[in-house]
Amino acid sequence: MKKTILIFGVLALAILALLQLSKYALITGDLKIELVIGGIAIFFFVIGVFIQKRLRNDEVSSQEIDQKQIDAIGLSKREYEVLLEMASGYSNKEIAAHLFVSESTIKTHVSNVFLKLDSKRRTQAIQRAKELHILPF
Amino acid sequence: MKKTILIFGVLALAILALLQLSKYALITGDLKIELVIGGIAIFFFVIGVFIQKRLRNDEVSSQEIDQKQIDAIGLSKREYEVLLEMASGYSNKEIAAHLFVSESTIKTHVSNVFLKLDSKRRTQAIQRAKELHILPF
DNA sequence: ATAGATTTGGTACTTTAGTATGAGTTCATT
DNA sequence: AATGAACTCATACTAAAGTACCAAATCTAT
Repeated sequence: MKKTILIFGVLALAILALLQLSKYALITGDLKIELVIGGIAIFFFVIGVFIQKRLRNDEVSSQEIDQKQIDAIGLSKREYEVLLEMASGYSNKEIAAHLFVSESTIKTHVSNVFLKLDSKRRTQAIQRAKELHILPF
Repeated sequence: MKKTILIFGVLALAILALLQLSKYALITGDLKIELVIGGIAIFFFVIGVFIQKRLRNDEVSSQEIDQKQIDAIGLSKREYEVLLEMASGYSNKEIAAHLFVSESTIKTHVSNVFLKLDSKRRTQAIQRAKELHILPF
C-alpha cells in the first residue's frame, strides 16, 4: 500500500511538470500544437491502461497459489502432489500409476490430506483447498 | 467482434475531431491552454481505462457460467443442482437432505450427470464441468 | 550420527460411490 | 387426453474410497 501511495505521488508530480512544460513549450513556440496534444494524449492513455491493469492484477492475484498457506497447513510436497491429482479428477489407482507408487501409499497420503484440510471427502478437500488459495482456478 | 471494430472506428473519428477542435480552439483563443490540455488528458485517460477494462473482461468472462453450454450438454435443472452440490463437496446423503429427496434419487441424478459429462467419478465430472465453463471458480 | 519428519506399503475393515434395472409420479405440450 | 421428458425411489449389486494400525525405508537438519 505504501508502494501505491508513492507511485501516485510521483505520478502526480510528473503530470504537473508535464502540463507546465507543455504550456510553456506552446507559448514560446518551441513545439507544434499537434505534437504537444499527441504527447499528452499518449501519456494519459498509457497511465489509464496502467492503473486499470494494477486494479485488475489485484483481483486476479486472489486466484493464485499461496505457497505460504500450504506450509502453514503443513502439507508435505508429496501430499500436495496427490491433492493436485485428486483435483484433476483422477482415482487413487490412477494417481498411484502417475506417481509410480502403490495405491496403499496414495490412500495414506489422501487420508493425511483430509486430516490437514479438515475434510472427509476428496470433493470437500478440493473445495477447502480452493478457499485457501492453494489450488488453481 | 463486429462491435469491437465499430467502437474503435467511432473512437478514432472522435479522437481526430477532438484534436482538430482543440487545435483551433487554441489558435483562435477560445479556450485556455490549461483547459484544453486537461480535457485531452482526462479524455485519453478514460479511454485507456476503458480499453484495458475490455481486455480484462474478455479474460474474466471465461470464468463465468455458460448457460448455453448447460443446455447444449442436456443437463436438466435438477441434475445441475446436484452437480453444484457435488462441486461444493457434499456426499450423496447430504445432497439428498439439502434437496429433500432420497439418496437413491441423488444417485440416479449423479449417474446421469456422469453420462452427460462423459466422466466416471465426481471429481472428474467437476473438472470437466469447469472446463466447459458451467461451474464457477 | 541420530532424532524427527516424510514416504512408502501392507492388511483388514467400514463406508460411500457408482451401475443396472425397473417403475411410479409429475408436468408441460401438443 | 396422450406423449415424452423430468423427477422420483427402490433393490441388488460391484467398485472405489476411506479408516485404523502398523512398520520399514529414506531423507533432513542439528
